Amino acid sequence: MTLQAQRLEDLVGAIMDCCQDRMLFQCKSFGLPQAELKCLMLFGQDRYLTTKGISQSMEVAKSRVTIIVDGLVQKGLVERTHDPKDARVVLLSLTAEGRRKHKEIASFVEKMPLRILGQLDPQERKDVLAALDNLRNAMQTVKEQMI
Amino acid sequence: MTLQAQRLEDLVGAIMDCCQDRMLFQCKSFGLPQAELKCLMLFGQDRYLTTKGISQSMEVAKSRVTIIVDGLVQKGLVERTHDPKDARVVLLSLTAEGRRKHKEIASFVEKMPLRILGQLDPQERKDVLAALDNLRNAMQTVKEQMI
DNA sequence: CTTAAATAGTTAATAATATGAACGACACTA
DNA sequence: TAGTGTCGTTCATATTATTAACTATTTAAG
Repeated sequence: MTLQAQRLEDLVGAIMDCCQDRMLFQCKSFGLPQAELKCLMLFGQDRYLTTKGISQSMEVAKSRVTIIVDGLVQKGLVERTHDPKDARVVLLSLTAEGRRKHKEIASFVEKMPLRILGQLDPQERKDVLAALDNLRNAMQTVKEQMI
Repeated sequence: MTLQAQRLEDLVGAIMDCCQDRMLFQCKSFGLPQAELKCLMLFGQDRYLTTKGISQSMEVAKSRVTIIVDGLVQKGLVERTHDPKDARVVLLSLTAEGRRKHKEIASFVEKMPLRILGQLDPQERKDVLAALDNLRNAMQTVKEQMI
C-alpha cells in the first residue's frame, strides 16, 4: 500500500499544480491579482455584497477584504455606497466595467471544467466523478480525525 | 455535461481545500512557515543541498531561498558551510536538531496518504488511482492547449 | 596569462497575501 | 440614555515571492 500512497501523493500534487497554474494564467490574462479576481467573481446573483459577507465567503479577515476591495475600486470595477438602512454598512456593487469583466472571466472559467471533461469519454467521466467523491470523503474524514 | 462540470469543480475544490488545511495543520504542529517546512523536507537522501538546487526544486527565485534558509539557520535546523571545491558555493546541511525535526515531520507526512487510502477498500483504491490518472492527464492536456 | 563571460549567492526594493488589535461610527437593548 | 455589540477601516506585522543590482569566484577565449 506504500506504493499506492506515493502514487496518490504524486497524482494529487500534479492536479493541485494544474489548478494553481490555471489560476495564475487567469490572473495574468485578466490583469488582476488572485485575491481580487476571486473577490470579483463573488458578485454573481447578489447585486450587493458587504465586507463582512465577502470576508466569510473568502474565509479571510475583514481587514483583508478592505484592501482587496480598495484594489477593485481603484481599477474601476467595484463601487462603494452607503446602506440607507444601516449607516455602518458599506454596500459593494459592480460598476458597468466590473460587470463586463465579470462576464468575460465567467465565460473563461466555465469553459475549463468542460474542456477537461471533454478529454474523457462518457464512462470515464462518471468513473472520475465517482472516484473523486470517494476521495473527497476519505480526505475529509481523515481531516476531521486530524484535529 | 454542465452539471458534471459543476460537480468536478466542487470536488476538485474540496480536495484542494483538504490539502491546504493539511499543510496549515502541519505548519502549526511543527512551528514552521510553509516555505521553511517544504525546504526542510527536501533534505532527504542528499547530505548537502545548495541555494540553486533548492531554488530549482521549489521553483522559486534564489533570493527567496536565501531568506527561507536564513529562517532555518536561525531556528538551528540548518547549517551553512563552504564548498572546499568551489568558493562560490554554500553547502547547506541539517544540524542534529534539523535531522530530528525532519524525521518527526516525515513520519507524519508519510502517514497521511496511508490514512486516506485506509478509508477505502482495495477495489476503491485502485479505482481512485486510475481515475486520478485519467483526470491528471486530461488536466495537463487542457493546460498545454491553454498556453 | 590575462581578460571577459558565466555562475553562486546575497541584499534591497517592491508587491501580494494575510492576520489581529485598536478605533470610530453607528445600532440596539435594558 | 448608558452600555454593549456590530461594521468597516487603519496600522503594525508576518509570510510569500520577484526582479535588479552587486560581490566574489570560476571558467573559457584569445
